[in-house]
Formats: sequence, structure tokens, C-alpha cells
Amino acid sequence: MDHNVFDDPRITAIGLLFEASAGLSARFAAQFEEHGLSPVEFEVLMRLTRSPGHQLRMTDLAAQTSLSTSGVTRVVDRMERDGLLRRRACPSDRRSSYAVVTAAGLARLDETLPGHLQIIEQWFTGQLDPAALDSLLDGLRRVRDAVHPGATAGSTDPAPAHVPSAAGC
Amino acid sequence: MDHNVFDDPRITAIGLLFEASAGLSARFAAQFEEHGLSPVEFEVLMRLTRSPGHQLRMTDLAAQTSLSTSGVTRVVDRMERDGLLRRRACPSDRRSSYAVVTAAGLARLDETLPGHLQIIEQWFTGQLDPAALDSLLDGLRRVRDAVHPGATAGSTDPAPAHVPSAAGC
DNA sequence: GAGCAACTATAGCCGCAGCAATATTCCCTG
DNA sequence: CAGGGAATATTGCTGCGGCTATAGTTGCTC
Repeated sequence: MDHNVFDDPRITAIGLLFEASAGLSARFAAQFEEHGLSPVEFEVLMRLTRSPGHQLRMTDLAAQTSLSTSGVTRVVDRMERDGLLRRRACPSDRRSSYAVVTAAGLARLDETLPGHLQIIEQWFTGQLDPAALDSLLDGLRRVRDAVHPGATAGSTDPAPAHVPSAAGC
Repeated sequence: MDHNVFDDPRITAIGLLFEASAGLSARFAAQFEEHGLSPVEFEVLMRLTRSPGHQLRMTDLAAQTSLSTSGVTRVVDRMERDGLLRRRACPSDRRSSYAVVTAAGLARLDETLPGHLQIIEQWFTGQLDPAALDSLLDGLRRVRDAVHPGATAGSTDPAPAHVPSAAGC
């Protein structure tokens, strides 16, 4: 029990990261639900809204989220049924289709975002003084860049740097 | 586009936290799979093994993981079928039952842990010099303590402080 | 000691999401 | 321009896990 694995600083470190992350996720989910959104739906709304024309091809949307292409198909199904999104055929490539944010989708996002930002501030960024926060973010950025989830990532990147295949459309 | 929400420092911050966390999760999942474990199964194995007698009542196990009680029932079903765990009736309370780690379960954990620790070091703790790491962990601890996932948390706590109801057993 | 509320584990039902298979379309090569 | 390989979206199938209902057990109160 002297060099118990459970006391290993690495276990402690990863525990802190995951608990902080999970705790925030739970707060977010609760607030999203108040506005009739699931976490994935919010993420989809964010990704699409920040994209040019408030739209993205299904594949590209999948690449920018934590979802597979079939997962995207179903989320877009639900959100289209709820009027938040709309499918649009790609004129130049008849295999592709766009998911486009509707006015209702934009409104829903606008209605959800203030509370979301407030929660981030209350439970995360506001918990630390500016210097400590910078320090934390620097560390996270280092880790993020190292582990680079590839498709899962990109939230901070203004453009995915990929610009995969939205060329002809 | 001047005060675009997407460029809000809070969005950037939470993006970094989630991407780092998700990236590490993905690495972990891949390594767990090499040893025939899912992330939840690994978590269950860790929680039980660090508990006195390598066992925990189903309810307490649920409280210490990200699972509901019915979720625990099913995970334990699977792991019992695979020989990693074993159910044991609680002698003093016939409603309760224990999940106990078997020798095979311990062996599986021992076989999985070194690689797990190595991944943590390679992609997380080893990415930063000691001072920066301390800084990062301090920040995370602050956030963790604030958001305190309640049941979901506890990974770093040697004892859950609760010591819920394992009294009579 | 009978009744009742709280607790414990489980089973039914459901939605979600990944993988693999499929149909369609595109593009490149000969 | 014919044919084959790659890309795109969708669907079937599966496993996972939460919520709710249920059955059994406990302890408390009258």
C-alpha cells in the first residue's frame, strides 16, 4: 500500500480533469434541456451557425462533431423534424446534402447561449483569477494540441484548417 | 462579427477543456479495448479494487461511477459473465448485494494499468513541466471543487467522505 | 405485531449512436 | 465513353444506459 497505484499522481491528475469536465457537462446538459436541446443538438447548432451560410455538408458536420456520419443523419432527422434545421440538396454534387440552420434554429441558439455562457463563467472561468486561468488554458492548449482528437476537435479553431471538400458547393 | 459569440473567451476556454478531455478519453478507450475492457468496465474495476475488500454494494458503486443503479446492474451482469466480478449476498441486509472483484478481475486490471499510466504521462502530465502541471492541476481542482459532480466525482478522494451505508455489512 | 414508508436490486421499455451493408453519384483511367 | 474505384448519405442491426415500474426487505410507528 506504500506505492499504491491509486495514489499515483497521474491517476489524481486525470481524475481532476475528468471530474471537472464531467461536472461542467452535467450543468450544461441541464441548461440545454431547459431550452429543449440535447448536448449534441447544441453542438450541431453551434457548428452549423458558425459556418459560412449557416450550413455544412453532412460529412463535414460529422467531422466537426463527436458523431459518425450515421449519427449525424439521425440528429439532423430529429432537428429537421423539430424545425431547427433543414436539408438542402447540393447543386453541384448530387450525393451531398447540406444541413442548414433555420430561423427557428438560430432563435433557439440565441435563446440558449446567454445562459450557457453564464454557466461557463460561474463554474469555470470565474472560479480563477485571470493569471491562474491563463495558466490553466495554456496547459490545456498544450495537451489539446498534443492529443489532437482530429475530427472531434476544432471547437477553438475558427476554421478547421482542413477545408475538406466544400469546394464545388 | 465584431463581438462574435464564437470568439468569446468563455467558448474558447470550454472548448479547450472538452477537447483535451475527449482526446484523452479516446486514447484511453483504445488502450482499454486492447485488454477487452470498456471505459465503464475499467472505471468499475478501479472503484471496486480501491475499496476495502475489493467490493462495494451495488448502490454505492453506482454512486461512485457515472452510472445509474440499473446501469450498474447491467455492467456487473456483463463483467460477472466474463469472470471479472462476482456477486455476493450481503449477510446483514438481504436487499443488498456486493460486487466483488475476482482474481481474474484483479489480473485484468494489473495488466491494463501500466499502459494506462503510460498514456496519461505521454499525452497529459508529460506534456508540461512540473510548474505548469501544478498550475494546471490547481486550476482544475478549483473547478472540480466548485462544480462537484456529487455522485460522479470522487476519483481523487481516497474515501468518498460519504461512507454511505456500508455500515452493517 | 400490523402497517407503512424508505431502500435495494432488477426487468421492461425506450432512445441514442456506432458499424456494416446498400444505393446513388462522381471521377478517373483506359 | 465504358467501367471501376472512391465518396456520400442513409438504413438495419446491435449494444448500451437511463427512467420507471416492480418485488422483496428493512425499520419505524402506533
